[in-house]
Amino acid sequence: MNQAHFPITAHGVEADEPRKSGAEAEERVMRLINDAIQQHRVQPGDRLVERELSAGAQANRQAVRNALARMAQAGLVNLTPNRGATVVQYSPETTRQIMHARIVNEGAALVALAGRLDDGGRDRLEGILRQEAAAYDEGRIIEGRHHSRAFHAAFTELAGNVMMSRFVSELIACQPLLGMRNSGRQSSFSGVIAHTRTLAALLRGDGHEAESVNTQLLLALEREFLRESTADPA
Amino acid sequence: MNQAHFPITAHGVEADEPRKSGAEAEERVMRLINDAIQQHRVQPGDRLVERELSAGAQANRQAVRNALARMAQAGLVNLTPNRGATVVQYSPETTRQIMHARIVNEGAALVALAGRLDDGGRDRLEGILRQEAAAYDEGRIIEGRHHSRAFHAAFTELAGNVMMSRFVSELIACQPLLGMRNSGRQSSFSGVIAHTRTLAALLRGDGHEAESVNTQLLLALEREFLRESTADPA
DNA sequence: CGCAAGAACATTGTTGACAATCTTTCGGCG
DNA sequence: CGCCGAAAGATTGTCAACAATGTTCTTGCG
Repeated sequence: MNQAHFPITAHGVEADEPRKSGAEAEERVMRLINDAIQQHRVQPGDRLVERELSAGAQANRQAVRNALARMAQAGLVNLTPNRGATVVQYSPETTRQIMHARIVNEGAALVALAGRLDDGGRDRLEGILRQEAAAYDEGRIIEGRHHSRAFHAAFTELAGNVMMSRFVSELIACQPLLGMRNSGRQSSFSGVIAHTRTLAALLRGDGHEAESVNTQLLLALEREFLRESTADPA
Repeated sequence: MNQAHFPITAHGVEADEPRKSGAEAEERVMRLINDAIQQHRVQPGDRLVERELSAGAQANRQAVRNALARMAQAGLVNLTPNRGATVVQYSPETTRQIMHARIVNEGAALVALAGRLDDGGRDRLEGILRQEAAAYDEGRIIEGRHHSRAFHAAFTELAGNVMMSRFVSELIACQPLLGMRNSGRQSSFSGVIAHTRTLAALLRGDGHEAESVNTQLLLALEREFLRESTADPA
């Protein structure tokens, strides 16, 4: 696979930061990799070399190692002994499984949340939705996607089940790796309309409608991902 | 909390094994802790000292560290900076959340599995169920519980969704920590009857009946856990 | 020219020592 | 007698050197 001539170097980073270690450095490494994935600067299959990450995130190698272990457990990275870490490459079947897991758990969250969404929660969801719509309107697709994921993560978290929230967050985190074969053209798929309908149903207290809308959205997303991965231009 | 005068030492272990490192040692450490939890040799809140685990599992300290990190991410262990690891202590609310997450995901697995359970899967579930029933009949409660968890893990795995299977496995893994306040008396709660009905419904292709039975079982288990944790004899 | 064996290189895995932090103990003071 | 504070001890966190493994390049042979 791709050899990782690393585009992973912080772009506008200030010179010689104190190279802090510990949990902070771990977070930095994970952010570095996640950002690189979301901005399509690394592709599934690319190797993630410890030394490069260490330099790129101003972190100790041990911190890099810990971060990679965590991301491997979260399913974002493939870690094979003595051969290091690579970005995972999801098969169509795994794509379907991820989306089904999301349908089930996000659906349960929406049903649980309907009717007991307080003002704070409503404001939060409306805020994210507004940012998402604005980003898509102005053509900032990647940022729009980010807000879209935040919307799903937010209503799941608001439902109050910590376990399911963590799980869904993990599933959402691997979304940038699902639709990735279309190197050139950016699919302009947007969930703004569905999100608006979901939020309206939530406020109305109609959990099943919210779940249904969300399920349809996720199924459409799944079709999009699978279409992208079969129509490989290379 | 309890100070961990460690009962964590392998009982019938042979002298001076080569103290292997790496993934193998990590597995050993996790087994050591899991066994200690399941056999009630450590309680929620107990500290897990790296040096003791290192000695008990014939493992390097780094391996212990990695194992603890993984178990922390899985939610079995609480890891606070500079103060080490403790066995997690679930609140009643978290107990409810865990059981609800299991209800949702195991239910989805049962619905997906119904009707397309092949002979191999049926044999596997029947085998586990037989072992479970035998263990309870002969009064080996802890082993019975083990097989019971294996049953839930097995039908979830057979459903074929790797993500949901991993998640449910994690949830099941923290079950020994839920019903734990009743130091002395062992609750003889058994899921054998419910499991039998679940399996029958599966073979019949009636996924919703299987889901319903399983949900009722998990709710009963939840009540059992909550009853145990409120009725504290100390 | 193709291919295989081996050396040179690159990368990951492991180990032990040291530093930072927390906990306990002991002594002094009010 | 109780309490505050400092030292001693225990435990975790960090680091860099070393070992083991994998990869690539070169070289010699068929």
